[in-house]
Amino acid sequence: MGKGVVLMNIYDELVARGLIAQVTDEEEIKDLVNNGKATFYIGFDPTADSLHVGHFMALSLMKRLQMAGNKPIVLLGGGTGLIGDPSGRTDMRSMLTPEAIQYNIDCFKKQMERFIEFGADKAIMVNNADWLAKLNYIEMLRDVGPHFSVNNMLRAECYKQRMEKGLSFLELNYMIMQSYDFYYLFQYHSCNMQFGGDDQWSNMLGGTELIRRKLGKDAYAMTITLLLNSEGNKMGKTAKGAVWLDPNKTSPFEFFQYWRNVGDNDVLKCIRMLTFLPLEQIDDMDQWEGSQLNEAKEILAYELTKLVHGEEEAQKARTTSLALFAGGTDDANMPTTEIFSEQLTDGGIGIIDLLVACGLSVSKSEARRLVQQGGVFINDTKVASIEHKITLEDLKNSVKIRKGKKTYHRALLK
RNA sequence: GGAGGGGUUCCCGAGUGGCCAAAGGGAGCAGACUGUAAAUCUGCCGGCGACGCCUUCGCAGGUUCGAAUCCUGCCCCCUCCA
Repeated sequence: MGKGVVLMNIYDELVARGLIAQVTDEEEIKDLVNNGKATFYIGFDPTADSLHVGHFMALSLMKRLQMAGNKPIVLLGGGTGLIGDPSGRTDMRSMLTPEAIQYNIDCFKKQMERFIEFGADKAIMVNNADWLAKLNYIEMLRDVGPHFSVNNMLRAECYKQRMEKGLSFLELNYMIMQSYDFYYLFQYHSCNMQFGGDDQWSNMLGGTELIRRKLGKDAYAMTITLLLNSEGNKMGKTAKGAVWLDPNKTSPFEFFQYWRNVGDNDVLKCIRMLTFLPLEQIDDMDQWEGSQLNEAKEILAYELTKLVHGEEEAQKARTTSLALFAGGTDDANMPTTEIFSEQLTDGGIGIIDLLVACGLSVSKSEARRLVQQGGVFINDTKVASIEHKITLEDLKNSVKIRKGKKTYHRALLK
């Protein structure tokens, strides 16, 4: 990463990037992390079949620390996933079946291997189901139960939102399970630190506390800042859901576009927190204003797409983006839907059906509205009527559909 | 277990027999403006073969010409008492 610039220690770099939210003991953590003495873990609960941006941040942190000589442990929550973390939520998570959890874990593993180097002296991956699932209820209660104050637990920030809507005993136990994980890893994997999103703070403190009470030893915790936009909403979410790292769920092009479209006020923060660009370079961009920020957005989008999907995909996404929005010519990589000849009637397909077939509209009503409001273009020509038909010939060459200002799609005959 | 309150369209939240596909806000979508930004303004915002029809107000039944609104049973949540 650094190009012969002054080498900053990792802790200071994390601070400079705005990544650190809370730490239990700054001096001690600095010492461990800067000198490659940390063996740290980050937990990932398998709540979906793909990682998302929040996970990406955690993995990036892991990578940064790994590059600084520390040893990462990826903890997959095969056990905690069965319970469901209530932190910061207003409603209960839907309970996942063990099968779904296993499937999600497999998906996570594949994606993680692209970011983190696993191996004997590198990073290791563990699954907390391996020890949590075996626990005996009575033994467990007697073992760790006395060390948790329910009074304190209920006061924890992460449960605040749930005190009004209701918190089940199942979920209350999540903190104990996570604490137990840390306690376990501390003993069996010499894990002395836990990192995680800031919403995990209380859960993490539970672990350090348990280790101190049970073993009389110190362990440390550090949280990373949650990525919020200037309005205070979590980034990496769209109306349709999360921005996924799985290219089948969020294509590299869509992924690129998401970052290309962040608000002015959020670009630099994102570059600083999410990319591996040297801080000096980022500081220069800090002066940019107005439309110049578009350049920063392109850098952000390119860098992130490269990290997540590889250089080739990043370039393709950028080329397509430039073609679509900045007068370039190669728009080959826009999302494409193949139309089957069975879908044609009278040698063509109606614009309404086409919009639905391409997933640009969820219903025909919506598609009609789009056309009526003048928001649909075929090959850069506004569609004037909901009766408009796209002919077989057009489809053979493929047609470019534009919905609104920013959504492009291609349709061609299979 | 007892007493009270509550479950409404993506979210919040009005509605307590017909004027309700259901106020208002938010989110979202489209249009104008612009820099593929923000803010602002305008329109849309259950579905469909669409001046009509169908599905929706926790679930299942019932009363009624007619129910989100009334009755019965069930499920879930909150508060207080145990």
